[in-house]
Amino acid sequence: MAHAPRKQGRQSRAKATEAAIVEAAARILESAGAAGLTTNHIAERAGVSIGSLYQYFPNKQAVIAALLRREWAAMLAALQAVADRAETPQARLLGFVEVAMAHQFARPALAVQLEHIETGLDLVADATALAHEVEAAIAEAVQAYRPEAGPMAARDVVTICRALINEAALREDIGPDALRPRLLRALFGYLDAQAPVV
Amino acid sequence: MAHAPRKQGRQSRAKATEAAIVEAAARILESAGAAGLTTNHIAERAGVSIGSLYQYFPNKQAVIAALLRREWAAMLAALQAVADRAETPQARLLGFVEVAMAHQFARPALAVQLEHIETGLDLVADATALAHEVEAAIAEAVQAYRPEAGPMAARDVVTICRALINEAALREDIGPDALRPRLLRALFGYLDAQAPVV
DNA sequence: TGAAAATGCGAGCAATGGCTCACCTTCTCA
DNA sequence: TGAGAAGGTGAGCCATTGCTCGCATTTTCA
Repeated sequence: MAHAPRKQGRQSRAKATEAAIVEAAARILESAGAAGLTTNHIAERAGVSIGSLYQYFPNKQAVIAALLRREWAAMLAALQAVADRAETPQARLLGFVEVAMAHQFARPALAVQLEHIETGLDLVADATALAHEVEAAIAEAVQAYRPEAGPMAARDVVTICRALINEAALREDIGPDALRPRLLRALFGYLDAQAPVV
Repeated sequence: MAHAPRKQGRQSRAKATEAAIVEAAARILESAGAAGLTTNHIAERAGVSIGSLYQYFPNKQAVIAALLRREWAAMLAALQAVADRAETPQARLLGFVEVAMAHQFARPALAVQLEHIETGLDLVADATALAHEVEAAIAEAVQAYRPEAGPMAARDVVTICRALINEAALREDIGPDALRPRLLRALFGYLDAQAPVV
């Protein structure tokens, strides 16, 4: 029988429990990877019984979706804060790069695991929407910097930056300061190249 | 009890069975992803019993390792063929780009799945060695093109190209010809940028 | 040609993981 | 203050998965 997952908790306990479950999932992903992410394990780490877990989430996927939502929302908020403050297109791009680096270096293992999970999962519409908003914000910034850039340029820029940041965040010997020049080189190397923008 | 996996098969049947198992694993990865890659499923798809599978491979990981070995070896051979023919450093780099695109577009889903698996697995030394050889060949080509490039440059170039090719190979509407200009823009944008090579 | 070696088989075991259900505890508010 | 609602519990079901073991079939070669 399918669960009717408990409605939005009215008591503050409920919110705390739900958040604890999501955070437990995050911590397990960091320490044990996707393979160790079992519902029993999540509940245990959250200091909660499995029964409780299934009162807040209809299934395991929903827990992951909630975590993705949390992360994307944080990222989006940070991007928007920067976008509001930036005065030139270039400043905005630079700000975005800082946001992306900060996000990834804050919890590198988590970010990487989530990215892996994301590509192998049919996401809940809700979480996908946030991801799309993030991409749209970046695409807009790229467009502002290089008005003649095609739609592929933004995707490429995201792909390139994401890959470089991921790679760096996983090596403990490389911090944001060591990464920044290489990242900017790749980013503006692509955007400012002589060849016509694709 | 641990298996003593059967020695190198002497009969040609043996070779065929082993190859069938590895190829079955590849096909399952393509169609169902890592989640569908079970030993029972592999055996069934290979037209072989699980018993046979475990006579050639001590465990599931070994099957994956064999597949990785197969793919890395093919890639390395292709790279070396190009390197032997190329007359200038730039030609070598361009050739490498073609090899990488060809490899990825040949079996896009497989390449992506293997990459995911690779980052979450302690590889058998044997397979890692091949991967390192591939990286070394690329690093050498980068060094030849840009002698003043630091050790990070090669890594960055690999990271960038891999990410762009991956991304493109997964979208059905983008072929090698649509990708090539963007890829070259990113590659030489990075390598030829004004800023000092990192 | 026949026996030993090589190869192949598949039921089924032990472990694991997602999830349910019947029940208990804490909170709220008339 | 007490009854119902909200929140919490955990043994255990069922399906799946990695893998073993005893045995059958095929190949090789003296």
